[in-house]
Amino acid sequence: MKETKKTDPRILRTRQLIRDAFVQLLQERDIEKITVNSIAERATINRVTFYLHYRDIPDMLEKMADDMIEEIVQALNRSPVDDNAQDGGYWPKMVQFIEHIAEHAEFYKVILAVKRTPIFMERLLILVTDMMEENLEKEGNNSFISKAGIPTDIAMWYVSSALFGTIIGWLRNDMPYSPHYLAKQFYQLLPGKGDKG
Amino acid sequence: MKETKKTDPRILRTRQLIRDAFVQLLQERDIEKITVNSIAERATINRVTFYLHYRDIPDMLEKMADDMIEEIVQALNRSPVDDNAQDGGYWPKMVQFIEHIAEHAEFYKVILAVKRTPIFMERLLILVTDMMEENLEKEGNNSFISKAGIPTDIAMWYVSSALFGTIIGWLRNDMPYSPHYLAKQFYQLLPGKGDKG
DNA sequence: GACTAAATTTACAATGTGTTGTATAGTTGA
DNA sequence: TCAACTATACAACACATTGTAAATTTAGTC
Repeated sequence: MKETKKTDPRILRTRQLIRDAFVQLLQERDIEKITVNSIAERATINRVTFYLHYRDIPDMLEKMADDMIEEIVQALNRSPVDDNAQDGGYWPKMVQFIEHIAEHAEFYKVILAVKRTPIFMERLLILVTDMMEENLEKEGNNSFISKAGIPTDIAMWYVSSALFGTIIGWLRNDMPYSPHYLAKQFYQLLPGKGDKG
Repeated sequence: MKETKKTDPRILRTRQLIRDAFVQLLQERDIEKITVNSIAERATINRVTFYLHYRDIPDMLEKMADDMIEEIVQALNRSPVDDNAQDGGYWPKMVQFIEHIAEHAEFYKVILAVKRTPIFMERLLILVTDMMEENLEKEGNNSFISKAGIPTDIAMWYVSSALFGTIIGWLRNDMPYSPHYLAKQFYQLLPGKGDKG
């Protein structure tokens, strides 16, 4: 996945055309109705060209999901802010994450909110779970979850899906709050954060 | 949807066969790979018989989702327990809901956890949101969310997806906790429930 | 400017889809 | 009881999509 080296611009161009075409089509119809034919047509490439890049549509979705995760990881590693400074009731990595989503809102809205596309949902939930797990470990035995004796697995199912679902709801409603504000509200809703504020 | 009257038993039989076949197939392969052919074969009915009940596979999913919601609503209305008695940190309707899912675990596990089937996810999230909304309204201005000044929409995205995701995680791990216990833990994790216990 | 990789064009076999026409079993009412 | 109607089941066909295989043109790299 190290595409830092010079890739043939024709390949990048074609992949971008396919990706844009896919996002467009997914806004218009359900994913089962998206054919290789329609993608090629919309992307103004030959249908055979599609097969030069992807085995079939499921393969395309998988590779696009790989790219998506890769891009998020890069965005989170860019300008590594102090992740311990939980100023004002939220943490910087969270804001960065939500900001990245906001920057690619059209893409994320259609794959997560308008049409729940399983592969993307799956991959993103794993990433979000890792994020929340990392945060919980940092709190250690001082966390509310620890003190309340709630099984860690239950707590993880809870907080990661809460974050994921909050972002989806926010996207579905065309992001009526700033990433910063959303992160702050989310932080306050977290278990045990009630009295601390 | 009032199927209380006598429906031709052959229809019920055929629908049940189709439903079972679908669940089986979804355990084995991705939904895009499930054809009308394969369903008919597995259900030991003629392929055309399928079309007498459903227009195509998307239509089948939609109708199955309708049935699912209908069945949950019926289960929740059966033996109307006192919904105000929030004894021990959870509410009865929640337990009933989780118990219903446990009773049909094979079905729910495959459509929600093993394969995230959008139509079912969508419909169930709406139902779960209604449940949580009803509960929040009951708390009124005394709720933590009210007092903390968190926008209601954000709070709803948060709590409903938290419940939904918790149940999915629980199903995915083959229900390692009792419905009653899970409901209790979930209740404790809710915003502002930290100090009350 | 020559070499090479990418994209296009055309063609074709295979599969899944959904329709049409028809047969059989079950239900209803005179 | 019988005839008409309805519901269920079956066989065969037309159609679109898929996946792949050539040969050719286009564009980027060195």
